[in-house]
Amino acid sequence: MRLVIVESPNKTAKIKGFLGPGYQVAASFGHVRDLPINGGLAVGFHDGRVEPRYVPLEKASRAIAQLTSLAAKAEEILLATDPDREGEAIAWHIAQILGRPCRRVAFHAITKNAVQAALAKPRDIDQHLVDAQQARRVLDRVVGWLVSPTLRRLGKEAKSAGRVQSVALRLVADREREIQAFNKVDYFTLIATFAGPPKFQAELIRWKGEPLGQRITDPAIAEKTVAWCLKQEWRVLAAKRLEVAKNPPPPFTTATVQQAASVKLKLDPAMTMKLLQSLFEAGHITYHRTDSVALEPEAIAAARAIIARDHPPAYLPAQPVVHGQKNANAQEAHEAIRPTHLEEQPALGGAEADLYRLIHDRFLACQMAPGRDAVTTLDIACAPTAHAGGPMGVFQAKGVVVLFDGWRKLGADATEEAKPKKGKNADEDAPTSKPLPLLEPGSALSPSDLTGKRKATKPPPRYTQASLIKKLEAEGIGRPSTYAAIMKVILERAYVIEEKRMLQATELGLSMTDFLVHHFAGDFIERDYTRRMEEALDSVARGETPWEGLVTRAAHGVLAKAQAAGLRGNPLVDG
DNA sequence: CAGTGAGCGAGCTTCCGCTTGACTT
Repeated sequence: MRLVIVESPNKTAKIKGFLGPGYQVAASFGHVRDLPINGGLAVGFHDGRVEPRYVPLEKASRAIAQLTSLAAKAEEILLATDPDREGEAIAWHIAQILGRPCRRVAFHAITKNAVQAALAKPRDIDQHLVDAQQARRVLDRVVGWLVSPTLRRLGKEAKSAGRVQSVALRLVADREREIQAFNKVDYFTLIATFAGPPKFQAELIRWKGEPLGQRITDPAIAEKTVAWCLKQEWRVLAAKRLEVAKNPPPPFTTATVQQAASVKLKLDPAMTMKLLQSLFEAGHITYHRTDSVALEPEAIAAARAIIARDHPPAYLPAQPVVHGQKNANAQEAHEAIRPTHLEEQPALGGAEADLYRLIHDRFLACQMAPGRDAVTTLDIACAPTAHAGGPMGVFQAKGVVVLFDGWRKLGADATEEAKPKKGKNADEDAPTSKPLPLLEPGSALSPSDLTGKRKATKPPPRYTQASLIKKLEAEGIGRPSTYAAIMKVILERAYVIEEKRMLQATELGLSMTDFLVHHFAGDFIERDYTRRMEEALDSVARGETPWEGLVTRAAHGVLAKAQAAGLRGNPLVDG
C-alpha cells in the first residue's frame, strides 16, 4: 500500500477515487507540530544557529495517530500537502514525526489528470521552502513574545502585539487620528443647467485659469458669481466622446467575497466564513480560503456553456477571460472561489442562498463579454475671453451611454464589491445611461438655470471589518485563513470597537499604537514590514539567503528595541 | 510590635498560519 497524505479531509475521498486500490489517502488536518504555547520562546539562538523546539499539536493527536498507524503499513509515503510554503512545512513536520523517508507531490487541482500527473513525478521536500516557513514562524514568535510583555506597562488590558494584529490596529488608529484632526471646509460650487435636448447639468471646475477647488467659501461671493456669470456669453469649449470598455471583475477570493458579502448582504467576515465553510462542505463551492483568481479550464468551459445557453451570442467572448493575479503575495495553492456545479441549482435558504447567488453571479460575470460605454465630456466656457484672453469659468458635464451592458446584465449584485466607495467613479459600473449631446466646439449656448451649491469636505471614512481586510490584503498582510481571526483579536481585546459596522480605535488601542510606533519605528509596526519580510523569505526559498542569519539579525533588532521599551532580560539567550 | 518594602520565585500571558470536529449551551 502507498499512503498519500493531504491537509484537508474533504479531499481524501475524491483523490482516492482517482487512484484505485493500491493507495490509502489520509488527512493531516492542517499543521501537526508547532512551537509550544507555554514554556517561553522555545527558540534557541546560539552562535548564529536558530533552534526552534517543535511539539506535536494537541489538536492534531488523532490525525498523528492515524497517520502513524497507516504509515507503518505503507511501503511508500507521498506527502501531498498544499503546494505553498506552509504546505511544504507541514510535509516536513509530518516526515519528521513519521521518522521515515517520504516523497513530496504537489496537486495543483483535484482532477484525475492533475493528480495522476503529480504522482508520476514525486520529488524530495524542498528544504529551502521549509526554511522560509521556519523563518516566518520564528520571526512571528520573536515579535509576539518579546514585544507583548513591554506593553503591559500600559495596563493589564494591553495584552498583545504582533506583525499582523498591531499593523491592523495601527491602520484603524491612524484613521481615527486623521478623523480627529480633520477640519471641515464648507464651500460652494456652481451648477449650470442646459435645456438640451437632452437636458443636462455642468459643474464649475476652473475659474480664472485655475482649478476651482474650495475657494468659494462665502455664500455672498457665490451669489455674486452666479449673477455675474448669468450676464456673460457662454460657448462650448471642447467636446469629446470616447468608447470605454468595462471589463468584468475577477472571480472571488476570500478577501473579495468577504468585502462583497459585507456591502451587499451586511454579513461580517466571521459569518461569511461560516457560511462558506458549510457551502464548501456540502460540495456547492470550491475551497474558500484562497488568494488566487485562477480557474480550472473545465470550470471556464462550464461557465461559457451556461452563458451561451442563457444569453445572446454577443455576451460570450471569443476566448475565455483570463484574470491576472493582482496580489503579488498570492501563494496560489487553490483556485478562486466559484460554484462547483453550475448546472445544478442547490436547494438553499437564508443567507446561505444569498451568498451562493453572489458567488454564482460573480463567477458567470467573470467569463462574460466586457461592457461598452460611450463617455461624453463637454467643457463649456463662461465669458470665453475675459481672463487673460481665456475663459473666466469652465463648466464641465459628463455623460455616459451604455452601448452594450455585457457582464453587467447580471445586475448590480455581482458588481457591488468592485465599486469604489467614494469619488465620481462610484456609479461607473451601474449599467444606467446619462446621455449628453455632443455639441460643436465654439457654438453658443446659455444656461436655463445657474445656482450655487453648498458642499463640504468630508473626513476619511472609518474602516469596516471587510474594508480593513481589503486594505490588509492590498498590503500583503495576513492570509486568507486568518483575516476573520485578526478582526476577532482586535475586537475581543477591545483595542477596537464596532459601531454600526464601523471600526473605531479605543483609548487603549490608540495608546498601544503610540507606544509601538514610538519604540518600534522601522520594525514590525510599519505597514510595509510584511512586504519586505516576504521578499527576504522568497530569497530564502530560492536558496539565496540562509534563514538562520536572516532570523538572527531580525530577532536581535527586535530585542534591542524591546529592551529599550522596558523588556527585562534576554529571552533569545535564556530561552 | 505593627507596618513597610526589598527581593525572590512561581505562574500566567503573548505570536501567525494551516485545517475541522468534538465538545457544551
